[in-house]
Amino acid sequence: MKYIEKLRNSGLRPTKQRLQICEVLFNTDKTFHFTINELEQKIKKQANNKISLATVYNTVHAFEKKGYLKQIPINSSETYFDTNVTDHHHFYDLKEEKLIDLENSDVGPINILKKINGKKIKSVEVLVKLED
Amino acid sequence: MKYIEKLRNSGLRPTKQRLQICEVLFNTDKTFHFTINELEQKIKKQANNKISLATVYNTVHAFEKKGYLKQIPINSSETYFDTNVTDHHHFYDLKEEKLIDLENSDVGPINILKKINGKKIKSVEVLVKLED
DNA sequence: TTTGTAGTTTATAATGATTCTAAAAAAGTG
DNA sequence: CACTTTTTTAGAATCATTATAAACTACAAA
Ligand SMILES: [Mn+2]
Ligand SMILES: [Mn+2]
Ligand SMILES: [Zn+2]
Ligand SMILES: [Zn+2]
Repeated sequence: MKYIEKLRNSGLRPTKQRLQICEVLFNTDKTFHFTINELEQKIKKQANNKISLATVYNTVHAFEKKGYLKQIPINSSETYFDTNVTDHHHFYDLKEEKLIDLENSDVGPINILKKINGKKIKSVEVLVKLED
Repeated sequence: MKYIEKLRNSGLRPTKQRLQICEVLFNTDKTFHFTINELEQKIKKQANNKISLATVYNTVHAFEKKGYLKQIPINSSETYFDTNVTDHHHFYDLKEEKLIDLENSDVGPINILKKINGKKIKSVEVLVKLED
């Protein structure tokens, strides 16, 4: 298994559940944007066994803390996560409730001129809302 | 009262509660970023009577629907609203959990090059996260 | 004014995503 | 194997938000 090392190196034991979630999340080139419930659905399909909801939450939070996932700020009833942990921009399709990555070249450099005393910029992200 | 007309024109009856919330929200030049609970606190201070939590929710949602308030996408346990309903950008101070408006001139024009078939851009907003 | 009606407020209950709990299971160590 | 630590899990708890339904209010027609 290719994720065993990754987990071990992060101080996470490579359990059956975590490896299975790794497969769902990371075994693709494409960025995966998801809610906890969407992830749960995908796990159910991709395997016969089911992982308890608490474990899905635990794992997603553990992966987020280790830097393998990030939360995307969207006003939705559910929290969105992203397998692309780089600083990047999004389309948000309001009807489909789906996120789509934007390349930095699709947006161009953003130069924040205003400064706040004693504060550093941690991230700069653009959210482009789409309607029909 | 200066808000009676505004409410009537929107098809909202100018009730005591709504007028009081208008005073708190709009009786200032400054943009006001708030959560429902922060608004409730401010109402309590600014007047003797208290408005029920359900009415605060109802009113904020009514004002949002009429275009007097907008929701700001932030991953927080509470939803943030903004009296500045124009398309604009924000600092988000992660420690203080406070939003700060950015002028468009502080960010510069953003040109989204990517297009999605059949979708129109509704808004383009930048969120700049600040840390110490 | 009085009366009728639709709109509004309110306390309270319900909902639903997320977090907590604590016991059982699994992993790591030697 | 024996032992410790971590993880999983079902279910309970939490908490922001929404729904409910009864009382109240704005408003205008009679
Ligand atoms: Mn969804
Ligand atoms: Mn706050
Ligand atoms: Zn993304
Ligand atoms: Zn603002």
